[in-house]
Amino acid sequence: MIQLNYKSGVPICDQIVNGFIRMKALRLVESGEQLPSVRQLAMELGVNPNTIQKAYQILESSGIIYTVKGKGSFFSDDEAADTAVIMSAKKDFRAAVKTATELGLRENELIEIVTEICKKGESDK
Amino acid sequence: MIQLNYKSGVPICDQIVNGFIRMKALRLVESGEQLPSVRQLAMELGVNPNTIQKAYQILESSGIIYTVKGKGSFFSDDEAADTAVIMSAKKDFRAAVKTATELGLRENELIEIVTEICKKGESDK
Amino acid sequence: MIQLNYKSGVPICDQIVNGFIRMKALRLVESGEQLPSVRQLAMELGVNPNTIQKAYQILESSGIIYTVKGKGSFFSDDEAADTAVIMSAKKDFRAAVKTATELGLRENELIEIVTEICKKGESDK
Amino acid sequence: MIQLNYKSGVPICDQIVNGFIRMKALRLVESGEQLPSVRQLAMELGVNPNTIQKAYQILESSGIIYTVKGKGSFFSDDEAADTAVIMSAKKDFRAAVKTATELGLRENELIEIVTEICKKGESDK
DNA sequence: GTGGTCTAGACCACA
DNA sequence: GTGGTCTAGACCACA
Repeated sequence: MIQLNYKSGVPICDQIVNGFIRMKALRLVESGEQLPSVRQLAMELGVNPNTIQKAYQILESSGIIYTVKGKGSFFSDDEAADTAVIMSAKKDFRAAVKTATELGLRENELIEIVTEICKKGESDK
Repeated sequence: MIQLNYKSGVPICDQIVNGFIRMKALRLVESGEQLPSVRQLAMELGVNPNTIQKAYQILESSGIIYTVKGKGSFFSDDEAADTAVIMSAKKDFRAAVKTATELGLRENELIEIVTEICKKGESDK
Repeated sequence: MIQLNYKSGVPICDQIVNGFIRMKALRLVESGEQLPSVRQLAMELGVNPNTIQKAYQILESSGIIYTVKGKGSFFSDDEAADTAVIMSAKKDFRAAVKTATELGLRENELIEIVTEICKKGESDK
Repeated sequence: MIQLNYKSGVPICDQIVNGFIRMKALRLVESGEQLPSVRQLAMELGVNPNTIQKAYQILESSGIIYTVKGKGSFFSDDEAADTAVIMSAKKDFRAAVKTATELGLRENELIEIVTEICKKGESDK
């Protein structure tokens, strides 16, 4: 489900959080669907359970998932939360584009980088 | 010259590095121009000289400035410096694209944002 | 693992960097193998952790190792790492050639020395 | 006579010392020939007189030049000194070749680098 | 536990 | 004066 990249420099916890956000945004999961348990996912990914725990807490406080004590964690159907995440990502990306253009990168160079990375992401699947 | 933002979470050293890259990219400095001395800039910005030192060494290893022991640091004048600035900007932008895709933004959405902002930049001129 | 020479005049940090590059080049370490932690190596070598930290960051920016926050540093396994080692060696050798020519050694003298030593290395095998 | 390269990272004083050694080794100057005065060379090179002074002292203590108070500095006809410098340069270069081969560089790569840098030095004249 | 950043301050080489 | 290296030690984020 989630591919960790240890060499990317991105904290593992963030990668897990982003992974679930992406699955939801791309409709790879349905609202109400249950997430793996903290312990199970920790084993699958070979990661400390504390790291998964932290990721779930971040997801819950963002409204992306909700947790029922004793039952598990589930993707929420809170569209507002999903939208907020996407809007935030877009805002960050807009800022990055603005910075890049200010530093002298041109439209075609930016688009080239976008397609290059998106193609690469495709082939990784 | 350089404005530090302590609340941003961006390391001071990185802010200084980015500040000089920006100055170079925007042609606010001339090639060969001397940078403030490590100690002087440290005093001006109210940070430890070691932090400035580290920033200058990063800039030097990127080829954006060069240092003469006992004399000071200077903005590079060869084409390599411009290339270094562009490479740095591209690297940052690649990271931004990766983050955006991780959060579920699709290629066409990213390209849309790029063209939107670039067009706007055009019409501002 | 790494022998420091305080009298050589070579900065400690550089000696550490070169030591790991050497270990990688000589295949004394496996790809993916973990390096000692910053603190541990600092204790072993009797130097300040900051010095080790700097060395590790130089190695990382060269692509020879990669670092996972909270986990540790590891030797890179992709081809990029080997390339980085070669590049580093070439850079050092270029500097040596420059110094030699500055001191009046001529091209044919340098080549003679190169072949002499390489032949000797061959016959040692 | 002497070309300074501020970007090379080599201390100016060393570059001057090496420059005179090279001139002598390549027979561009004769034994007994007078060197420019400290003040004159300082002006020509746009360098602090203290730096020239230091370079001359190093050259004198190596036996490459000798100084007559009130008259000036002259290239000595001490062949032993010249030889010693060359031998030292060769020894350093041998060590560099050995290190390079140990790090995985092959004979043809080393020769390529030697010719590349020597050709470049030629065209700089 | 791991690495990352920063301050404070000493001491060195170089110009 | 300039930059370069290093120690000592605090404090942070991450696993």
